[in-house]
Amino acid sequence: MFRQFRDSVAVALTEALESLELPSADLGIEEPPEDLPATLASSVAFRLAGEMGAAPPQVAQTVADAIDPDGVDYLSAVDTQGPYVNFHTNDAYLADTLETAQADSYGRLEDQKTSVVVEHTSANPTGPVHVGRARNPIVGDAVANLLDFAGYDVDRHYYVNDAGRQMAVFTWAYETFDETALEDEPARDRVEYDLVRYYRKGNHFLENAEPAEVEAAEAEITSILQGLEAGDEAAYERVGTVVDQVLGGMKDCLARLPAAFDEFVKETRFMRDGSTTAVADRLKESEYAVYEEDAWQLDLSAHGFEKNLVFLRSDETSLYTTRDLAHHEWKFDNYDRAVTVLGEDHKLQAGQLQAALEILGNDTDRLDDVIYSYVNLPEGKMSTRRGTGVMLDDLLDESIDRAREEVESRLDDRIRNDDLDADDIDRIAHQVGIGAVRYDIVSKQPTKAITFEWDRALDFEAQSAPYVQYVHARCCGILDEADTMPELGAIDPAALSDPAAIDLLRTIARFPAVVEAAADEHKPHIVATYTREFAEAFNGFYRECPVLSADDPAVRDARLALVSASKHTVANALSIIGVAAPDSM
RNA sequence: GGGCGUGUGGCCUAGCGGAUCAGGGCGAGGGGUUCCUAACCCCUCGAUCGCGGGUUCGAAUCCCGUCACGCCCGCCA
Repeated sequence: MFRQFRDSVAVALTEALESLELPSADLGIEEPPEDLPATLASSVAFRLAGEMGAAPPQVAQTVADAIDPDGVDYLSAVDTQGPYVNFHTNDAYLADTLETAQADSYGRLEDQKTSVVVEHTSANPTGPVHVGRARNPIVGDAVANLLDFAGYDVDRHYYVNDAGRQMAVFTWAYETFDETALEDEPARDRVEYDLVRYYRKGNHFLENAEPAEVEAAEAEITSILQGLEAGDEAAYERVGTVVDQVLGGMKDCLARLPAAFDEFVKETRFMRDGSTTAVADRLKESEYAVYEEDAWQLDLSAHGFEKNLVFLRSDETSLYTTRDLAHHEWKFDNYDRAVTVLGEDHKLQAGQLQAALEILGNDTDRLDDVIYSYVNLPEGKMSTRRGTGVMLDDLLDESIDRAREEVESRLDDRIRNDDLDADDIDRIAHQVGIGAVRYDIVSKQPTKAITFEWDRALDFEAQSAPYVQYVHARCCGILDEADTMPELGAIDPAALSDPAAIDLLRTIARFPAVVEAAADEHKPHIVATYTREFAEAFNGFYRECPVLSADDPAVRDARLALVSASKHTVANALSIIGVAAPDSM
C-alpha cells in the first residue's frame, strides 16, 4: 500500500502547490526518520522559502493547509513539524496491507509487459567454479529473480566462450596428454575437476617446454581456432567435446546454489550462422572504421576510448568482442531489454561493446550492466589456470558442515517438540549453510571489494541468512500450531493496536516499494537489507505480542493474519535473494 | 601516465542532498527463557563518515584537489 500512498500523496501535494501557484517540479517526498509517526514527508518548504519570502516552517504550514486529506487515498492527516510537511496514513492503509499480504504472491508487481534477458556467470569452461567469481552467479541469479518478481518476463542466459584461445589450448591439451602424465588426482569426483588437470598441464607445458615443442603445440592450437573460424565441423566437435563436459560439471556446481539457466548460448553459434562476419562487414562500412597495421579497427575516440578496438585480426579472424556484438544484436532481436552481470575487469570491454553497438545503430539504452568486484584471497587473486583459489564446492560443503554442527548442538535445548529427524537436520544444514554463503555475498554492494576469509564468510550470527530464516521458521511454527486460520472477512485490523504489531505491518506495507526500487536499480542488496529490517520488526512483534495465547479471539485472529502476512513477505524477500526459507530450524 | 571503482567506530556493513541519521552487525562488558523455537531480545562501551578545500538554508551524500587500495589500458577472454 506504500506505493499507492506515495502516489496519492504526490498527486495531492502537486495539486496543493499548483493551487498556491507554486512550482511543483520537486516535491521532495521522502521517508521520515523511524521514530516519527508520519509515513511520508516533504521537504518542499526549504526550496519554496526564498520564493515566498517566508521561513520554511511557515511555508510548510501554508502548504499543509492547502491539502484536504478527504478524498486522498490512505491519507488521514497532514501536519507540519518545523519545515517539514508530514503525511499520516489512515486505518485503511493498514487494513488493506493486512488483507493484500494474505496472498502467497504478496509483493509481486504488476506485469511490466517487458522481456529481459539476464546474462550472468558466463565463466569460461576451463575448470571448477571458484569463489573468486562466485559473486557472479549469486548476484546474477538474484537480479534475475528480482526482475521476475518485479513483473518482467525474464530469461537467464550463460554465454559460453567456446571459441577463444583458452578453449583451443584446452582442447589441444585434452587430446595430447595421457592421463598418466597428469600429476594429481582430481580434487573431486566430477568431470570438470578431472579435465581441468589437462588444462593446467597444457598451460604448464606451453610455459616451460622446449621452444620447438611449444611451436608445434601452438601450430595445433592455431589450427583449431582457424577451423572454428572457417566453420569446420570437425573443429566444433573437438572443442565441443571438452566444453560440454566441463560445462556440465560447472552446471552441477551452480545448481547447488541453486542457480539455473534457461539457455547456454555458445559464441560459436554466432560464427556458424554468419552473423559475426556480417557484423564485421557492417563495421567496415562505418565512418569509425580504420584499416591499420593490416587489421580492421574501430576508432572510438569520439566515444571516449583512447585506443582503437580491433574487430578483425590481420588473418581476418574475429575477436571476442566482435562475436559479442553479434550476440548482443541477437539479444536485441529477441528481448526488450538486456542485463549483463560482469566483473569489473570486463568494464572497459563492456564500454567498447556498447560504443560499437551504437555505431551499428542499436539503441543501447536497452542494455544495462551490473558490475561486481572479484573476491580475492588475502594472498592474491584466484586462478583456474594456476590452480589457486577456494572452490565454490568446498565453500558450500564447509558451510553446510558448520551449519549441521550448529543444528546438532542446538538439538538438546530445543523447547519445541517437533522431533527433527535426520532428514530435517540435513535439510536445515543445507538451507542454512548455502543460505549463509549467498546472503553474505548478495547483501553487500557488488562494487565493494571482498577479501575472502572463511570465518567471515561463514558467520551464522545476526545480520546473516539464519537470522532472517529463523523468522520464517517462527512464522511457520505459529501457523502450524494454530489449528485454523481465520476467515479473511472475519479479521478486524483494528485489533492490532500494539506499537510492535503496527510497526511490523508498516514494514510489510513497504515491501512492494522495496521490490520496485531494487528492480529499477538492479540492486538485490536492497532486498537483503530489507529482510534484516523486516526480521527486526518481526522479532519485536514476537516479543511483545503473543499470538496463540492472546486472550481476545479478535486479537488472536488479527495477529494470526499478521503472522501469515509476515510469512509471505519474508518468504518472498528471501526467494528474491535466493535464500531458502526453512519451515523449521 | 590515463580511465573506472572503493575508502564510514578494532573488524564487516547500510545510508549516497534534507529532520538529534551517523543506522545495523561482529568483537568487548552486563542482563533476560516456568510463556507461540534464546540461530532471539534488552542495556553499556565505541566513528566529527580517508584527508584538504568548495557549492548549498542544509553534505557521509554534490564539485575540485589529494592520499590509499582494487580493476583496466592485447590483432587474450
